[in-house]
Amino acid sequence: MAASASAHRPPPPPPALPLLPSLAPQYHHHLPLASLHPALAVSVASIAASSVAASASAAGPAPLSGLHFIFPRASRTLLCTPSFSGSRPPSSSQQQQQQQHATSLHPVRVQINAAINRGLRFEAVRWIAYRRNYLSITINVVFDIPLAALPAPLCSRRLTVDNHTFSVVLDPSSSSRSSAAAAAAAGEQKVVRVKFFAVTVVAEDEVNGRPVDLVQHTSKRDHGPRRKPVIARIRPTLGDGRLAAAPLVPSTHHHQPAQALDRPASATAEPPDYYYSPAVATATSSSSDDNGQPASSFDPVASAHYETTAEVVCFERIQFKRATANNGRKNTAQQMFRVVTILYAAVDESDCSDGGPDHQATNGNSNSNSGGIRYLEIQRVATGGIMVRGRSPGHYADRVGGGGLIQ
DNA sequence: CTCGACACAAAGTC
DNA sequence: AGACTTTGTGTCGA
Repeated sequence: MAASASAHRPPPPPPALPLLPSLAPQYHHHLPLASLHPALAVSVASIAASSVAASASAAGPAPLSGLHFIFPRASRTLLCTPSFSGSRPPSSSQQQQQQQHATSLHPVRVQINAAINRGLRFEAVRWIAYRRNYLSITINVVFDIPLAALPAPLCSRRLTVDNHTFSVVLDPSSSSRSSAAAAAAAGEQKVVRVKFFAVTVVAEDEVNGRPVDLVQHTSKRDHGPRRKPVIARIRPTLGDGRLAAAPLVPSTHHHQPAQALDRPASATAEPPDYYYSPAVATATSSSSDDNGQPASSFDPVASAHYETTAEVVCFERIQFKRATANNGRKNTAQQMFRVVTILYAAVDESDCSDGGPDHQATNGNSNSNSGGIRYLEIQRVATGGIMVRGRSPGHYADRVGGGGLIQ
């Protein structure tokens, strides 16, 4: 216990590591949520009401296209220690106070907002992608901090995630989410401090969950390298305390297993004791240069360490590596893929040496725990099924609707 | 039938 | 206006 009580000093920014610019996710700094793509500004509740197009919502006009991620699944309980007022990270004396208060860990509600803003069309009853066309996936993450973890009296000063020290519960003995939360509440589990958060995108077969490769192109497309999407560092925003009010009901035209709709155990508490704060972007980027010189090598893990930390990450030029099976065939089962966005908490490898084999990043980056960092999955959200066509739109034009692509 | 590669063209950007 | 870039997609061979 109290492993997270150690003084939390944000690590100094490591030296910049050049990335292949077009493979690096794009980061959006200092963007209020209202200025984002409408798809991002739609709450989970309204998304669940209509995943096809968020109709009249407070977020503004419905996007012309855009597939939202509406099936959240929590993997681990995220906790935070009480924060101390101020807009800066805690001083050493404050860290001592935090140590004293470290026994009071509070569950944090997590919401991943993600949408595919390009590369899909909705045809008849399902989303359709073309293997060779680009997808653009935009992500941000919102945390709700319990009031009990906030400074008292609550001042009007804007708080950010930097005001808090986050920890994650290690659960080496069981993969059960609910039991993990219960054990954490009982103080029986090891709690590890989070160094930073990161997201990635993966894809899988909708039915059996088997991984489906995604690739990310550079602007040179066929003439540049193709890589798996990286694990991209992200800085969550503070939410408005209303996450629990969003009923995560399945949309009417999806047949999702109820298990995929599991909610974080910490989100079952009564909602009113969560802090309200406008989710205003306060990214602490050290660079906004997305067009640097190409690097001679590419290390997705290192990129998670060295990339700037922004509150909105956009994965551009993503493609499915293969198409779904049996597209358009009669009397055969139509295979469907889904895209999954995963939020990781990055922790010191040494802190979780007994953490078990499941504490690996699962986007296929085999060295996800190298460099002393291990990525623990906190939560993931998935789209509904997507049919991925492998041939040109013209090939399908006279079968099930017209070809072409809505953007 | 899928997939990678090459090629062409439309649309966007400078 | 023209050159260049980006992206969609037609086609072909493995």
